[in-house]
Amino acid sequence: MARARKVRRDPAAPAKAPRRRRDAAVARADILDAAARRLVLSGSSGIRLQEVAAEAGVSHPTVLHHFGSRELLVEAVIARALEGIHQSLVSAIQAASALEERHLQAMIDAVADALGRGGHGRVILWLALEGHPISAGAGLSSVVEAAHAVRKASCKGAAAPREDTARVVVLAALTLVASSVLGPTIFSNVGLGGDEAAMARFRGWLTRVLWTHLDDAAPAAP
Amino acid sequence: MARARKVRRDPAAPAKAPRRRRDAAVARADILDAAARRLVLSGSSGIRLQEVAAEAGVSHPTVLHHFGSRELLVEAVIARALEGIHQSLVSAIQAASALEERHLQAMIDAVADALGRGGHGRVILWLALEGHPISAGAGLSSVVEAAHAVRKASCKGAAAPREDTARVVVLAALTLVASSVLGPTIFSNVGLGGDEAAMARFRGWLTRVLWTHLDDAAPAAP
DNA sequence: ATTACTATGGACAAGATTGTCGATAGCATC
DNA sequence: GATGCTATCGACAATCTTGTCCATAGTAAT
Repeated sequence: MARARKVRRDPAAPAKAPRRRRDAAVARADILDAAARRLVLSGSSGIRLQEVAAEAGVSHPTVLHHFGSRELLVEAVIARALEGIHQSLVSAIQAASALEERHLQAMIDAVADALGRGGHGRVILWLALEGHPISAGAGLSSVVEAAHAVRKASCKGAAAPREDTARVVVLAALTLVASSVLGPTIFSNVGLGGDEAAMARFRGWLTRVLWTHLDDAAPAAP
Repeated sequence: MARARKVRRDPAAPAKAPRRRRDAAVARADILDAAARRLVLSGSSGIRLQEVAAEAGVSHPTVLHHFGSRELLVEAVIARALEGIHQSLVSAIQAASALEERHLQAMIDAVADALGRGGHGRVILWLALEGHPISAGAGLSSVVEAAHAVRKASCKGAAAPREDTARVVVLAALTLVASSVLGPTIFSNVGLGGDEAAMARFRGWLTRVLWTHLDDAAPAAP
């Protein structure tokens, strides 16, 4: 009975790569990096252990060893991605402190870049579509507070209600997130050209529209 | 050899439901309906033959019989969904012919409703994220043309370049599509309330912003 | 009734995917 | 060098998913 399995190395084996042993933390980070790329590309439901493992340079049981299950890996990579998105957006926004048009322009460009680079916009939409709660959006509330405080202290529609500022922020957020995913398609579709320059011009135009509104904002009808 | 398999009915079988035979066109439609629901919910990559078959009330070989392969089923359901989205948006837009603010308001509300009902906004974003070409957006070009023609004929920024009108349309499109998916999340996040009434108020605000811009549109700096 | 056509589903096959188990290999410490 | 810890991986198992094959069951025409 059964001691048949002999795991001795086959001498004709094709030159096994020597087993590389990382520190556990490093291995986890490498695996999370690979999983994050899959998250951007295919969403959380598109994460496959085999692919993640291959991209991280390990075997798939190693991934399970470090994360316990696919589900826990997905949770971990989503949590890290949301944290990264939050950091990225905060630093992109807080670079513009004063309320001048060029600062608004810089902020919008920085946010658009943050959403584009690293596929943060894609991740936000993947997660929203897949039904995951998106806690990173909580940062928007602080953005609204900061923007409204500066607005009241300045002469730019100081009488406008907080709701108006919130809506300006929401409009910018929705536009930039959507633009990061279907910007090129839509832009080239209406004859604006789908390249980065066209999107930059659109952001400049958006900045002027929002800036003008911040000026005008007389508390109009409901 | 091998004629062993005898498919004779087991007399103890649990009350087989009588086999129901649809017309081929009806069966295809039923299956496409089920697949379309899966498309809205999980995207094209989330379509499973078993689930679609069960939801359509057939077995999965029947689905393959009518569509040949999963890939062809996915192509068919995407094509039908894009066609439906196109029709839905066209009828929502062409209801507003003249250029008055209440017409713009009605148009924006109708488009938002079309994107929300039936999950058209979700489908657009699923397909964009999954990398499928979205031909339905081609309708935007005609929207731009129509809007710009009306604009030139009226007194609303008649001197504005076509680019400006195109950007207004793009801004509305991006905002409404994004709003259909992550509207509730974002709105409640900034304290505007995530219910339908809040989103309706936002659309009213958006209408005024766009309308004001259409007035102001002096051809400003780049 | 008989025949022809085809929509339908049960059983099976092949591959993909997640998860388990045990052996091995790298590294630190003694 | 010997020992202990554990990161790593090969092999296997269980389940899911797609696709094939074929017998069966409706339906219409003869």
